[in-house]
Amino acid sequence: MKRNRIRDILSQTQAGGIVTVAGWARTVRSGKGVTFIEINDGSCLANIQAVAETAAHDASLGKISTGASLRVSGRLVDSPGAGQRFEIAADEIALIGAAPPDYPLQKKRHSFEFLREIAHLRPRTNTFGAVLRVRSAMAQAVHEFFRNHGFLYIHTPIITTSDCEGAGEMFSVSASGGEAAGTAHFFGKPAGLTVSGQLEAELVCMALGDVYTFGPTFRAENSNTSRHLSEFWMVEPEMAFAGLDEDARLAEDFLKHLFRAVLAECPEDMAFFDKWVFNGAIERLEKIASSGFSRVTYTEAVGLLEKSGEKFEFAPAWGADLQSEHERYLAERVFGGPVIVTDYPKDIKAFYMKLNDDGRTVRAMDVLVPGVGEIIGGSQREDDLEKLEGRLRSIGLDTAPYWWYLDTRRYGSAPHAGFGLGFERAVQFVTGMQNIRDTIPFPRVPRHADF
RNA sequence: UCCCGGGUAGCUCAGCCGGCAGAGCAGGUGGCUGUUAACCACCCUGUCGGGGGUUCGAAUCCCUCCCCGGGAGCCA
Repeated sequence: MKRNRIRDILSQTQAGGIVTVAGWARTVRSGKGVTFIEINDGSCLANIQAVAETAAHDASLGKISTGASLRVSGRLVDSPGAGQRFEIAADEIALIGAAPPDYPLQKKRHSFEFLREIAHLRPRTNTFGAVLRVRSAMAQAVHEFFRNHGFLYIHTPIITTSDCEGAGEMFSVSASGGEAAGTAHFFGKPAGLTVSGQLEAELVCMALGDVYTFGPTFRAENSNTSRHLSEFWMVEPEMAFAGLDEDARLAEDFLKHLFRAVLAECPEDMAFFDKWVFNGAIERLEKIASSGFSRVTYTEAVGLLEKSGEKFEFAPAWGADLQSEHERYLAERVFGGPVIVTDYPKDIKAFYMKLNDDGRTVRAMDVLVPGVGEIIGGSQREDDLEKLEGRLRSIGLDTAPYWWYLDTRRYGSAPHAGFGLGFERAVQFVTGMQNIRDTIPFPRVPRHADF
């Protein structure tokens, strides 16, 4: 079906010509003489208004209600009414799919909680259309950034038999039908869905230099919060011959690139979020895109928290993990923007992180942003075989299952570093959406995997 | 998983110190109008989350389970 996208029509400099649009009616206002139909086709936030002389059309015009799909052809003219620049003087209106009166989406505002229950229809709302357009722009920008920086895009496994990644509880994978159903383990040993592509990315990094993954990630944690999903998308770059400083710089440049890309490509959607979802969303992104991220070491951060005079539920103490309230205080009150906290005590971080010379901290970093908290976690990796084996043993892990991982330290080891970005958390930060479940079309969280 | 707050019409919510279940919006009908969250009039809409208990009587009080939201933990 030949059609003109509303986005293209509205970007024209002047009226004129015959256009055909196809989309869904957002609202219909009908009178004796004329009927106004606002159509949205998802190509942009704005609707286009079609005006029909009621008498000139058949009975199907009366069946066009909110939610119906239709096609309209007519002249694109300057609108005499306020509120829109162009409109379509409809010559032909074809109802394609009627929406009966029980169509759940009303013209007025719905709660996000309700929309989550009808996630199959919520892409048809202003907010979710905008979220999905921004999300798409950000995903494209991820690839654009790494391509521009010479990183190779690699695909790491979704199914894994290494339960040793330590990043969280795994979902198990087994055969449920066919001749394999009866076997104890389809893959010969227990298998699960990946909780991180990092370990495999490190392997390829030790050959191709600079690589990244961008794929689905699964955590079987019983987390019920506004910033956790059971299935989420993670971006994980890994750089060879690089340390924590380069890692932090990459993280900062990367985030700024994403923010600039959204500002440039989705100004209309961002204006919508700024007005209806989070006041100041645009200014916040512009400010961050043009200024440096703050940097502190963990030790300095704990010091800042201790002398802040702030009453925390949990008193900050060196050696303890930063609580959510501490992270929020740092990003929102102390630095008023993104802050990179580095060099955490080794006992509260993963085994693979590079030990500092002080013997008690590791080359780790967390990027904290206002409102969301931790958006990136990364580190320089331990590239010394003996130290890595020592770390594994000291936390009571057997080194044998890690033979392939340790081999990269055994043969031609090199310093390398990387991080993981929670893609939905980035979408959350950009749009100001409060709940991460509203940043992905069909969220998977404990008790919910519908649609 | 823990701590709070909730669950009443299709949606958003009021009613909650026990006494006839309500409003706005949506929907239907009619009217009116180059309208724009259109407007006006009328009409329709209920397992008051489920179960149990107290009571002459429970949406309202008690117990319990389920579900939702916010916060915490885990993390990205």
